[in-house]
Amino acid sequence: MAAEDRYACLRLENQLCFPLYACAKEVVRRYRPMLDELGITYTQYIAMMALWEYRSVSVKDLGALLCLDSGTLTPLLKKLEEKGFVERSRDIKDERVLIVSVTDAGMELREKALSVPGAIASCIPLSFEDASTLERILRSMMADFRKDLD
Amino acid sequence: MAAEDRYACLRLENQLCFPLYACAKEVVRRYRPMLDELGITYTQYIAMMALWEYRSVSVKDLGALLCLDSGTLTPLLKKLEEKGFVERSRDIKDERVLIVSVTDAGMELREKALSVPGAIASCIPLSFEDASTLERILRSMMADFRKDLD
DNA sequence: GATAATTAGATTGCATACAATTAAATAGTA
DNA sequence: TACTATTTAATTGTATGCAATCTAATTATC
Repeated sequence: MAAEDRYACLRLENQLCFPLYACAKEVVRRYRPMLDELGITYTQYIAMMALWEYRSVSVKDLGALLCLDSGTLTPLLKKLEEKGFVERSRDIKDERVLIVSVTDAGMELREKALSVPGAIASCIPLSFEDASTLERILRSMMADFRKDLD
Repeated sequence: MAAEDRYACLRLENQLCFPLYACAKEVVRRYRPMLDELGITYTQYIAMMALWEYRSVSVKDLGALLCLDSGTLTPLLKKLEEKGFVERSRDIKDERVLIVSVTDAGMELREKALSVPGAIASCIPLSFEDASTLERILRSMMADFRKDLD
């Protein structure tokens, strides 16, 4: 009590952002063994998710989808290309744009990935109710963050 | 509809972990300008929080508090030492243990940091209610994660 | 007391993250 | 058309993160 209370807002246990930061890292860590079997990392996995869905996306659009910039995406996409899961080529209509497309091998990876979501769900300790509350809150945060960009 | 539904679980918009990952990064990004004024990064900030509270902690205990391993902490603590905010010394009773202690300059930094939590709260789009629900869920996840370590 | 097992940090290697800068291509405008 | 501004990736530099490995110190066991 007393004087020390002035610093209560700086205690780890009173932070909201710290558990957010720590949980996010722990979840990514739990993906690792499953994704190791696919030969990709978590960041590469979400990039593949976008590509499985859209097949062909520009680096810019991919960055907007994944909230990642070119400094992260450029080397990551080169690695996915080396592994044979994506192809990179310039847009003929606008040479500034680099189009990333999923390859056949990339689409085959999707089959192997089908078991990942279920496996992850079973090792993340959340009730159905909390999981959906969490998702609602985080998605609304993300939407507001995107608004801030104007 | 139809056949494509098989892959619904692999769509970005059906993920819970992705918004968790993206929100955590965005929040850290929003800390940056404020922490720049203190001359530290977010990870260094949470390390200082632990030190402001406990004054003196072993690297092992700090790792447990922050959910970080020595591969991350060793270089980070050396940077904090270079900046003059902490001191590192071996435990006399057990030379394997490295004790990290906050310096006077480190304690002075606490004063400057007092404004950070309020500033962050105002740029994170959450109602009071959602913030407390989010914190409850994330803390219960963290507690369960720690249990898994036995 | 010598040896084996364990523990605590440090180191290494790889993969992000991201701000800031650069380079190339395109669009806008006088 | 020439020139400027904007846009898109790539590059550079700094700071994590973390698995795996290594080293030194301590503990346990014989």
